[in-house]
Amino acid sequence: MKLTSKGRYAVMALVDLARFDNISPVSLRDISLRQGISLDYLEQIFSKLRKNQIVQSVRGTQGGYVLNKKAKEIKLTNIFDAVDEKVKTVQCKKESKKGCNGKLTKCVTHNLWDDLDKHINNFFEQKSLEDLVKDNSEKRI
Amino acid sequence: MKLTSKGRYAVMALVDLARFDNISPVSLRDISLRQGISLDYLEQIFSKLRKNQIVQSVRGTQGGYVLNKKAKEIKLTNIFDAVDEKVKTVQCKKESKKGCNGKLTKCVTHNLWDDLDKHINNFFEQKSLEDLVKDNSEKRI
DNA sequence: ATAAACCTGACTAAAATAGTCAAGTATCAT
DNA sequence: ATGATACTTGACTATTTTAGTCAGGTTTAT
Repeated sequence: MKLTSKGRYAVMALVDLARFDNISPVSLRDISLRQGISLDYLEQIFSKLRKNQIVQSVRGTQGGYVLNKKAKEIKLTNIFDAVDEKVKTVQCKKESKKGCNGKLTKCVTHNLWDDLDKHINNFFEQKSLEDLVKDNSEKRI
Repeated sequence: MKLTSKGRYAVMALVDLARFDNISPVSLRDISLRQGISLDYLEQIFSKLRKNQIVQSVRGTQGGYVLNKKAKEIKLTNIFDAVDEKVKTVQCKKESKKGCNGKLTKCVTHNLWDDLDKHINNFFEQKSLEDLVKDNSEKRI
């Protein structure tokens, strides 16, 4: 099990954005430089974040992105959902009455993955962007 | 983020084993048939489980595998560790004092992944093989 | 007008995954 | 003893996912 860079970058970029977007829109170029993430890749990520109403874009010179909601209202769940960073556990065909892998019974671990899903998503639902920004600024000297 | 088949299969196979190994060693062939997992793949998985002292092998005719500890004492953590199903979150170079991606400061989300690690591992440490076997037999008719 | 910055889609190298395949070795039942 | 069963090991491979790159736009402040 692993977290991919896409999810990690999305969070890093949004924390960056949350810090600076009250002054003026933040350009991806700036985020790219500060966070060390490829500009082209950031564009892909922000395209998804925008489609999911997490950020708003401001076009033209001096343009960039701003958060679409308050940092407090953006949970990690929302971010991960937006960039398709999902907790995939059970690959069983849920549609089929026969259950997992065409077997007659549910695979013995079916419920386990459901529980795990809940457990992880619970964590993601607790944490907001604001929490992360605070965590980070506290540790600054 | 996802759970791979290897971890899923390992758990499925061990639950199967826990059910039947008090009668006699369980052959991989039987597990393969009951759980619908390729025999060759099971062999890879059990090789790792054996090296990590989770199961014992019994060679020869009527041979197979038995659990090396009581089902209660085998936690999911142990199983996932054995088959290299790890929760990978931070890919930052921990050795370097410079921290994540060669930046001067820790990447803003560094602590987040640490927390997530703990949260998930906490779940895995709670659940034992016995829990899974019980869960499953209760739901049988 | 022109440069900054967003926007889109197609493409690709590298890594991970989910196996397969081949060639053993050990041991029990007869 | 000998054959069948079942464990053991290591190499190989097709597919998928990841983590980007690349090329071409469009919008708008100045």
